[in-house]
Amino acid sequence: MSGTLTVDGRRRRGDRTREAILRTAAAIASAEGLDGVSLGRLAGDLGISKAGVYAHFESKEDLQLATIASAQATFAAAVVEPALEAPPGLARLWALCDRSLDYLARDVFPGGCFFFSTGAEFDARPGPVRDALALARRAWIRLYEQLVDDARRAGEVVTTAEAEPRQVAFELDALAMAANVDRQLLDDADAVPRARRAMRARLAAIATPDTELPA
Amino acid sequence: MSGTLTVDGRRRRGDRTREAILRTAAAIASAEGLDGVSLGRLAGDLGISKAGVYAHFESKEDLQLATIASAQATFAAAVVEPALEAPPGLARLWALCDRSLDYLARDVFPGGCFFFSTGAEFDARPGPVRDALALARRAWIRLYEQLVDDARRAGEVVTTAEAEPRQVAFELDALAMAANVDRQLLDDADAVPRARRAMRARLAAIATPDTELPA
DNA sequence: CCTACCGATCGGTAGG
DNA sequence: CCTACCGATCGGTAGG
Repeated sequence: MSGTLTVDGRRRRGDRTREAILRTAAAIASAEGLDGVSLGRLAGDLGISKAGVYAHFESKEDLQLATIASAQATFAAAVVEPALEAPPGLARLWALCDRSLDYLARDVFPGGCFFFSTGAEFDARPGPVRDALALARRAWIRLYEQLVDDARRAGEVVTTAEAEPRQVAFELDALAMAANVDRQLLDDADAVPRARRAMRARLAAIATPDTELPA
Repeated sequence: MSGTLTVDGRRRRGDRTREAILRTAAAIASAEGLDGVSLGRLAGDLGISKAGVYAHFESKEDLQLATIASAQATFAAAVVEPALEAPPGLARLWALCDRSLDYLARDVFPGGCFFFSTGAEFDARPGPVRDALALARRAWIRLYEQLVDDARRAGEVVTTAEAEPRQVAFELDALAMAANVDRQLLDDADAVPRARRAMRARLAAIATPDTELPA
């Protein structure tokens, strides 16, 4: 029994270290890109050795893919899961917009949106890292589309061409990305409010006459 | 006189080499970032030695700043200058939107918009490179604002809050950035048409009743 | 046999 | 523009 406890204790400690590595890696990547996440940099930030970092991963690419998965979990907990607690329909669609802007304003990642920074970094580099980032983006856009479609079925969003789910998803996401750019590159504190205003106007324009936009 | 000719000949040859280096550097940076522009990489692509590249610049940072200036000239020739040939007012504002999307669709830079890629790369790294990229972005947004303001003064755009120049500039630019992301990361050929549709809808919404949107 | 590291060093390449 | 290099740091691995 004491042997089992020791093994479990070691495994738990190892998992905690791995999670700490991935949180640090995602934070660095948001500011300096996944290329900025070197074993030496991680080791320095975490106060352990390079080998101590590397022992948790099979390769640099494995570390990069695990960092993306960790950032997806962080994003889901900060944005997607809270938004899905809102009542279905236009309220839930607005909640997703609102949470995505809060995620930027709260600096969940120190360098802005992890997926924006790393997507821009890898969008022209074929390989598993780019594939994982493309998959994450498609899932994000698809979630937006789904919520628009749900709101249409619920009769809270019009069924005109300008309210087509793919088009609305594209435009709402575009506004959040521009907020990220202006906030990060221009240090513009008005960027997030500006995006919020535009999102609310877009939702108001596609809401059916008897549907009120939540605060 | 032959001495002068020789010097001039050398200078001209040197300038051509320098321009070729900067065009290549901007192309690489659009796809792999400015960090991907190493002296060895440039030398290999151009068929010269690393020292032959470095001879044209005082430092790596000097090369990066010269690459940004070169990309600005390319962007001005591809987007800004042609747009400014359109008649003032809403037509010129639309021309700027249209040219910015054409610039993406034509792959003027092989890795998508140079300023998007490098802006995302440097937005969290203080220094002269970030400052130059922030200045370029502010000038771009200001040009959009100016054209919206001109169209308002000409009576072709309403003066409501939703047509406020800074807000309109933010939204039109956001759509072009999202088109760049979906085109580059998702290989989505519909991204540019989708942005064009949204831009036209936005302009139609702020145009005064008697103003027609150019084709 | 296992894990979670350490200090040191491998072959290569970066900017200069 | 060339060859010939430097200090450092890269991803990755050795024995303890």
